[in-house]
Amino acid sequence: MRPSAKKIASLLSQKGHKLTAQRRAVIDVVVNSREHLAPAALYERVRRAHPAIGLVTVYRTLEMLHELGLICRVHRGGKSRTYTLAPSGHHHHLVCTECGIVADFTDCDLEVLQQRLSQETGFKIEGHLLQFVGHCRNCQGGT
Amino acid sequence: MRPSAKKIASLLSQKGHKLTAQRRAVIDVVVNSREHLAPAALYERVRRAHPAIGLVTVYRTLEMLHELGLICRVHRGGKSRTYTLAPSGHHHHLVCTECGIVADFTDCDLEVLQQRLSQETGFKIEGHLLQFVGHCRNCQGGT
DNA sequence: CTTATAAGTGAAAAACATTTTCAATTAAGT
DNA sequence: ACTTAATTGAAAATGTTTTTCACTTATAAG
Ligand SMILES: [Zn+2]
Ligand SMILES: [Zn+2]
Ligand SMILES: [Zn+2]
Ligand SMILES: [Zn+2]
Repeated sequence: MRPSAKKIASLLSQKGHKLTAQRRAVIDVVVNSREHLAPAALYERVRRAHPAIGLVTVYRTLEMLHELGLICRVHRGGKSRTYTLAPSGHHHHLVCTECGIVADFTDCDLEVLQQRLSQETGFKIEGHLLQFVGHCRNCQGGT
Repeated sequence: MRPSAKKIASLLSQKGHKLTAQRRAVIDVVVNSREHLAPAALYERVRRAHPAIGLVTVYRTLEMLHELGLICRVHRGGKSRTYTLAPSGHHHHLVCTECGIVADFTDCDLEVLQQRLSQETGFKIEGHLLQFVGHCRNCQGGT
């Protein structure tokens, strides 16, 4: 079950952050969006409810939510990053290179590989990034 | 066996591109570097042999080599992308978040997962990005 | 309900990475 | 040598993210 805006706000507060109107507005938009959104797109949506907010604050709030593990961030080489409400726990992405839509999936089974690489290279592996790219159902026609 | 500068230059030429002194200089640096390098870093190195070259040309040449599949490009969320001579075929990376060093590995076994995702989501999957992050041997002390 | 204050805000500027423009140069074929 | 389309590089444009700093405000203490 997706966390509510109230829940997220309260977690923020518990961590010693102030609950400002701007932060509530950003949280509302994130909670009510299914898609992964770039800061600029989120900014547009947030402004509908809170016209005076600054883009900087959106950036700051998103980073903060991300650091608390409440939302998930995706880097899309070159393009701007996107954020979305974190589904429960570890997951990965499937990105459409045409329209940018992102689908999530949760299983990856990389432990064995990770273990072996760690031994071979001496790296202390702390995480992984797994992402498939391709074309979504809508973008398979033409071009 | 890594391709030689001569080999790369000749491939470039075969594809109908001109063989300029600038391109030769970029190719030389790429061939003689083991690390993944950002355009700016490559630019610095290229300037030692060819002081008058412009950063733009380095960008253009790298993109061109990448499009021909001769070098491999890595996006590092947020930071600048890096390029390196393509080891033969498909491979992945292990990145140190402290110093940025990159190690390559070649096996990933993602076909089964890919097949299943493709069916479940309707995506036509064209590639994947797999990357482990952690700390290399040198960067494991402290912090 | 004040008051104090540390946290938060936002406009503007800075910092970057990358791309575009365009006049001048040059590799390569005839 | 001549021609010409490809290439170059300085500068400007673009686009994203970060920094700065004077001003505002949430929150907690009195
Ligand atoms: Zn699509
Ligand atoms: Zn995973
Ligand atoms: Zn390191
Ligand atoms: Zn692979």
